[in-house]
Amino acid sequence: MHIVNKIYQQLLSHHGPQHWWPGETQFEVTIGAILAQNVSWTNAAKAIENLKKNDLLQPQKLFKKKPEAIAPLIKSSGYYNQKAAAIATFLRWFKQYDFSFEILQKLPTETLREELLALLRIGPETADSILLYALERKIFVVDSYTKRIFTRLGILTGNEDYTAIQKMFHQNFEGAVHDYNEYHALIVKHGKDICTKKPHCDMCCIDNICKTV
DNA sequence: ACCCAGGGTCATA
DNA sequence: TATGACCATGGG
Repeated sequence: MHIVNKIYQQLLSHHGPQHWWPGETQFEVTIGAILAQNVSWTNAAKAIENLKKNDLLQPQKLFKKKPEAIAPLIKSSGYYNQKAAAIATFLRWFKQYDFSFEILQKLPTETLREELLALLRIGPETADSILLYALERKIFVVDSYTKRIFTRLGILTGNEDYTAIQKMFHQNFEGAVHDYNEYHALIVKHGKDICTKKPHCDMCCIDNICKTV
């Protein structure tokens, strides 16, 4: 049994299920993944609510809007010009699949991942968030919390890139899609509450290993 | 006033 | 390949 499985269990018992992603539809989750880039979830959520309020949280309707029209609606999420362009680019791609998640589901995960990564401002974390949380593929989402927590635990050196970290989890974590979902959410929760950016880690719940690092 | 938040891209050395 | 600059709002 690899250590990453044990850590998952400990995070789960300490923090409880996080129930991500809070989106009501696959499209909402996908747009949320873009809007949440490097910004607090509350800021992203406001932008989503604003789109919903304007009845634009549907691919066919949002596709008709120019980026300049989308930008002011998502102001609260920050980087609104870039994110508006990213959304427009995604929709242009999604149109090829008839704006249908049913059709997307027929494609293999690797194909989807490559196509998402080719889109404007969809990097590895956003692509993997869409794959896991919107399309329910068994993909581990790596983020800065993952790197910090597992480096402090001594499981990573801190020099690994995104791909190497993801590979480590894919090779060792024995969980179903639901567990991949919870694991990432639990890491975010743990990174915000306990294993914070500050160079100490009070009241650590993971084997008491990262107490003082 | 500063730091941080569910990143990605591009120019430079 | 590895930093640094830039994008930008809102809460602590």
